[in-house]
Amino acid sequence: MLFATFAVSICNSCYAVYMKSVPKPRNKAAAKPTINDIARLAGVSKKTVSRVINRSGSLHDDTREKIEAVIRETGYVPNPQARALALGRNFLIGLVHDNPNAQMILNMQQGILEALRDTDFELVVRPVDRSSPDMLDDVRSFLVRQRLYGVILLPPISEMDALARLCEEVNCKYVRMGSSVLDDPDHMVASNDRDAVIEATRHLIALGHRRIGLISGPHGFNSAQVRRDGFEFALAEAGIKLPRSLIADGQYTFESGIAAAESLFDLQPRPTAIFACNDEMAAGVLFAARSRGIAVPEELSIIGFDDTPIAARVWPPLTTVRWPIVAMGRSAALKIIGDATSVSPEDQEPSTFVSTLVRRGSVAPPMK
Amino acid sequence: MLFATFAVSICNSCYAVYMKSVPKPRNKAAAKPTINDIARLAGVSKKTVSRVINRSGSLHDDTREKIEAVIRETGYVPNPQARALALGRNFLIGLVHDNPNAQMILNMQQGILEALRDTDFELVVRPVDRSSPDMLDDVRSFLVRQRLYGVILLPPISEMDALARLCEEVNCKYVRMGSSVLDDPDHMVASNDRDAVIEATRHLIALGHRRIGLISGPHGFNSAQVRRDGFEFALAEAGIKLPRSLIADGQYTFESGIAAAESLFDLQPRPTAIFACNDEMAAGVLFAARSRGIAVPEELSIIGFDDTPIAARVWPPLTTVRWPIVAMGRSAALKIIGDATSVSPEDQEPSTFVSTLVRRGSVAPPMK
DNA sequence: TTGTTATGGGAAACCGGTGTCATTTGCAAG
DNA sequence: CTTGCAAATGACACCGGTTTCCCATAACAA
Repeated sequence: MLFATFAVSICNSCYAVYMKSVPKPRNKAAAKPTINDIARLAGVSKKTVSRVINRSGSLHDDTREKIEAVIRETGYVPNPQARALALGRNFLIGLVHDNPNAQMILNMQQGILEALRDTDFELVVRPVDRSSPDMLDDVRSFLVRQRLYGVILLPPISEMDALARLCEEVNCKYVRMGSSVLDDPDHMVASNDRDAVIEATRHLIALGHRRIGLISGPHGFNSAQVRRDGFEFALAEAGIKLPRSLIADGQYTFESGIAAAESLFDLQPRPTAIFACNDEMAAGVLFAARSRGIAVPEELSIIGFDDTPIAARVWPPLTTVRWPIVAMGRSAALKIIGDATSVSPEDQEPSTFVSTLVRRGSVAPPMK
Repeated sequence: MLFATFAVSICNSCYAVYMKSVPKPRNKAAAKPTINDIARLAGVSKKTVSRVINRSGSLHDDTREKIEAVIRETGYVPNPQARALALGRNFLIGLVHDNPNAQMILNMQQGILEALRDTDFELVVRPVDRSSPDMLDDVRSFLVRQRLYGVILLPPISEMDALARLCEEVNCKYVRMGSSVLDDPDHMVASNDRDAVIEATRHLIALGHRRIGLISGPHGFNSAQVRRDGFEFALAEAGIKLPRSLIADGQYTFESGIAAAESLFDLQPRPTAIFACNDEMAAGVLFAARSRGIAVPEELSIIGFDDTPIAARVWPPLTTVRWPIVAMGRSAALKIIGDATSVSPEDQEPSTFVSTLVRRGSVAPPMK
């Protein structure tokens, strides 16, 4: 109740000044042709023009061609606002995220926008605060008010089932990005993190490492769990025991990586290699090693995850796991707008992508 | 005849697919109250409700209060699509950029979104390709079609006057972000890069450096020019000659930083310090120094610019110049929506922000 | 008391599309 | 030559606001 009042009052103040500040929209200067103009020029009704635009109903070829010619000549483009009003659905795709890695968000945006290019869709970004109790209401009003066509949920909040339910409830298409299979392929795009982690861990083992530390992601994150599982599986597979002390908790942040590394460095004997569940933390490990004078990779091998730009910019450059974020973003967008653009919905966009190990300079065999 | 029939049947099948794929918009499930509902409940006409919402016209206090009460009870929120149609102007802010630093874009988005939070505005992102001849047309159709309320231009394309003219032409508010004073304060938000560079250079000089290399930004970039100017000014001020060989061209990328550093390292004698015009290139210098075995900061001091996350994550962490991107983004957004939200437009948002030197570990006095 | 303004408030058109439904047209079968 | 049926098309209401214009009422001056 209170919340509603607040919202309304805010809106009112917006509207108020809007009136006094915004120039009159009645601007005949750049008069764009409307559907009525096209109808008149083509000698048909607006509805018929609408049919051409939407490829709906059935029309005579002659009629269609004539109307298409007029549209081409006049450079007519349908008014998105009017369509949004009539359809009760906007041509906007929302990107909802909760402040994970900046580079990841931007790469994702890039992929989504590649898919949206040359369509009528636009991308609207919406960062939210997972820890806020109003988060769900916030997203709900975002979806409902803007009548979003669809929404893409980024990890880690993509793992919240409540959000998916919310989308279904308000009849908004959605795709959840994630690092594992969450549900049906229509609503998810994921990568095979587990396999990639197994590959990375095997790589360390093959080089002779036996005391390998893990810096995990925060509890409750699906991606953190999956990566940890892969790590433990690979060790078990090789018959290597993993004492609890070799697992340090991280928060996916650079600082938490430093702290976790410090705790691992205090062990006797020290691990000869560390797998960090993302690059930020791996960079923290490297940073901590430097400040302790531990040589990398001679005395310590490090593997990260994500292949963010920082992985290639530190010294030595980090061996890490790359997942195709841009391609995944593109796929997610196509899953949402696919119906509206493709003629053959049979061509399903892929739902799972392959992560690969990128070998750089932060890994070497352990010293004798 | 047969052919025609065939063609039509093909088309029809397309239509059929289209029809079945787009969900019917008629969804009464989440029926939001409309202005008509409010009018009926309050026993007045739509127009009177509209007057309350817009605070336009004059109306009796009793009437207003009754309507406001109904609005509060029902939680009514005006439909943005209908308003956009009627007003001929959307409540969307565009962010147009051309692939500069990812972190910068994201920080900018953060600042803008902070300003847009709790307003009716949404942020729509639009990356463009500066090198494409269609760029201007692309932006134009973006602005016109979506009837954007306003647009924020990020550097480097914010330096293009043609874009600003375009915005004026299509009657779209705009703010140009930049590193120098471009034009009137209503349409720009900038930082005092030159002063900051001078401060940074003085810092090196004060420590005793005399052979200081510069890695410039790409030609044609205002920011690159301004930073170089500041650097040269500080040297001249101290009576230090700057041979052309100490200036290496960079492209604001990590790789170009490495290449430029290599060329500077080949000089005899080697510079004892390098100022790189952004952090990416400074990270490249550090990377190149490591691979040559040059100790930083003992044998080489490095200063970067931007204070992106990477500056704090490499070893040693980079001394750099921080400009308040988030605050600048917020200010830019407020400049655009300010009229619509603030009751006192006299409170001008600041147009220039102060960049400051952040001292970290990559700078030391030169060796004897 | 009457004429003249202000002022609050409503009816209807409009913004530019889309949905529903009825109507016309074309063509094959009866 | 109808009849029948499907394709092709149009008339019109509608989406949810805003604007224009006009009226009714109350306040004020003469």
